[in-house]
Amino acid sequence: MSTTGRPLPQLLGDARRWFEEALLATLAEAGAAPVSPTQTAVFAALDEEGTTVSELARRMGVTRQTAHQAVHGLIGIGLLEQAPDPASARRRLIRRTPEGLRTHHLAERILADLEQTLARRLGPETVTALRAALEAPWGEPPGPGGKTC
Amino acid sequence: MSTTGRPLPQLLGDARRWFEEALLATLAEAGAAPVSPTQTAVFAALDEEGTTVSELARRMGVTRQTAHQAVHGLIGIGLLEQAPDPASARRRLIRRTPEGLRTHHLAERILADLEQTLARRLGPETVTALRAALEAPWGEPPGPGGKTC
DNA sequence: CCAATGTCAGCATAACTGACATCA
DNA sequence: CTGATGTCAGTTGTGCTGACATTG
Repeated sequence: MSTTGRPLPQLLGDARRWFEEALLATLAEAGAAPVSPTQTAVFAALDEEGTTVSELARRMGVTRQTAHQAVHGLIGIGLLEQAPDPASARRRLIRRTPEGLRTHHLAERILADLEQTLARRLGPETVTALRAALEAPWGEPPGPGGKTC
Repeated sequence: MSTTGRPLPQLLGDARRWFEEALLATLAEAGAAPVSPTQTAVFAALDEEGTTVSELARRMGVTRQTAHQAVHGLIGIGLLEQAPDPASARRRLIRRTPEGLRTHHLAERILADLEQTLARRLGPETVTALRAALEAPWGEPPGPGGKTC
């Protein structure tokens, strides 16, 4: 009973694309500025108080330069803004503009809708189980050490 | 009871990265030539009889040119080979070389191991539920039509 | 002639590394 | 001075569109 049906990474990628596609399409149809997947990740990494680019990069798991570029693009289309940090002159806090906040909330609503749509199609318990499995602590990916042998 | 904990696309992406990271690390440690995620997708789209590049592209959901490029790279490192199609001179069948076949089987084994590792960590039923949820027919991603309303 | 296939070339995007200025 | 931050530049990889030859 090998556990292999289709490779799990592929299934996970397809599922992610299902969400991304619907999110971007709905977002575009709502008149929001087109956002790249990376910029979506930026929004997911933001918080209410404002964050530095370096901190965003750490949360996103990319380099500062990459985060900087994505943030700069979002500033260019008016969804984010920079504000000086009162506590330190060398830091600049990244915050959402009012429009950025609206877009963010819209995106969250769309995602919640998608999840409910999925629940209708597959059954609520299936989606709940999916969430549970994905949110569980998977631990470190087994490196070259833990082997098949 | 909004269904939102963390955005599902992000969770799915993290899960996929967990697998990809471990797969590539183990593969690299086993001495296999470094393969890109796209090339992994090529292997997943292959079959035993041999396939044309165009057919691979359709299965992967990318353009012929992209598939061609990925295949060409794999040919260059000796994992794939081209063979003329006896049925049609303009088609060229893409097949795995013996080494490609070994690498493919190795990758499958690693993925199966990863899934079992996950089953040990999260419980078999969790992984089974994950698979079931991902393999279920999700249907079309709701486009701009199916809305919040 | 038309359609499908394989291929080559150029372009856009996104991530990275490298380098540098600023400030605690 | 050292370290962290923000920024600018260049480079690489990946996927795309465009174009063309070949073949059924």
